[in-house]
Amino acid sequence: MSDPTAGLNTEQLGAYFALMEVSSLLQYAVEEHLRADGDLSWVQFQILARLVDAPEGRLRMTDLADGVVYSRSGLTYQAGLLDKRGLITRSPSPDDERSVMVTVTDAGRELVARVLPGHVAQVRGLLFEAMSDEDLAALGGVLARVRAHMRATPPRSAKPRAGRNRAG
Amino acid sequence: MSDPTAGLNTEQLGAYFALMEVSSLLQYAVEEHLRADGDLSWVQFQILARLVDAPEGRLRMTDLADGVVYSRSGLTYQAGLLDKRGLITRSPSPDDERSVMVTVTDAGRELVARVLPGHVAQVRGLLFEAMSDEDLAALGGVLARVRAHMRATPPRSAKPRAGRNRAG
DNA sequence: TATTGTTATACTCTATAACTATA
DNA sequence: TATAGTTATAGAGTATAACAATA
Repeated sequence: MSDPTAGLNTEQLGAYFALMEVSSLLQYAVEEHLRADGDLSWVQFQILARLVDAPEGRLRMTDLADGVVYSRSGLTYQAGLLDKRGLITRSPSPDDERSVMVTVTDAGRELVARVLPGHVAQVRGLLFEAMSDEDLAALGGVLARVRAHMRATPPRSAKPRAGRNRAG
Repeated sequence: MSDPTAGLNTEQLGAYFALMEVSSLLQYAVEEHLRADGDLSWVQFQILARLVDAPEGRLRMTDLADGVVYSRSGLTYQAGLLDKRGLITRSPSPDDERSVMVTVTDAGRELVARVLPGHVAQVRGLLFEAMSDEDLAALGGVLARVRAHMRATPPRSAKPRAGRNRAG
C-alpha cells in the first residue's frame, strides 16, 4: 500500500500518468468520431448514453450532472443544445416541483444507435485490442473499486454555492 | 479477446466507462488543487512536469505537444502564458532553426516542487488508497501496454494540415 | 434556510487557416 | 515541397454569481 507521508513511488507515478494519458488519447479519438458521425461532443454523447441506459430513458438534471461530472450550469447549457436538436425533452418532475426530468426522445435514441457502432469499434481498436481477457478482468475490477472509492467523496454538484463557505 | 464484428460485451463496456469516469473524476479533483495551490491548469502542470523530467529541462515544442496530447496552436497559447509568468523560456534550437526549445526556469521548477506534494497526496488519496499492490501492478502493466498500442497510431501533431488530405 | 435549475456574463480554451521561416 | 511554430480569429465550452421557485 502507500505511505501517506511519502510521495508516489515509480510504479504509482507510472500508473497514474499512463491512466491519464490513455484516457486522454481515447477520449480524443472517440470524440473525433462522435463529431463526424453524429455532431456530438463527448459530454453530449455521455448525457444521451446515460439517458438511454436509464429506466424509461429519464433522469433528473442533478443526477445527470453528477454522473457526467459536470457543473449544473454546464449541464443546463448542454441540455439546451440537445433539446434544441430534439434529442431530449425536459419537463418538471411530478414528485418534486423543483426538479427537472430529462428524457431521451426517439430521435435521441436513434442518434445514439447510429453513432454507437463506430464508437464501439473505436474503443475496441484502441483499448481492448491490446488487452487479454485477464487484462480486462483485472482492469475492470480495479477501476470499479477505485470508482466506488472516489464516488464516496461528495459529488461535484454538492460543491458550495453562492454565499456558503465564506471566510470569517 | 474481442470479436471485431460485434459490440463490446458487458465487461468491456463496464471497464471502458469506469476508465473514463475514474480519469475524469481524478483530473477534476487534481485540477482544483493545482489551481488553488499554484494557479495552474491541468495542461500547464503537465507541460511543466514533462519539462522538469526531461534531460536539461528542455523539450521541443512538437515533442511537448505530442506528449501532452495537444494541438500546436494550443501549446503555443499555453507556452505563451507560462512564458509570461516566467516559468519557462523559449529559444530557437541550434540544431534545427525551425524548432523551438522550451526550457523550465528555476521559478518553474520551484512552482512544480511547491505544488507537487499536494498533487501527489490527492492522487494517492483518490486513486491508490483503494488499491492493493497487486492491483497496482496489474493496472500499471495493462495501461502501459495500452498506451504503447495507442501511441503506435500517428500522434496528434501529425494531423493533416492546411492543404493536405483533400478529396479527389 | 436549503435545494433545484436557469440565466447572464465574462472568461478560458481550442481549433482552423493563413502566414513566416527553415530543411 | 514538407516541417516547425506563430498568429488571428472565431467559436465552443465553462464557471461564477445572481435569480426564481419549491421543499
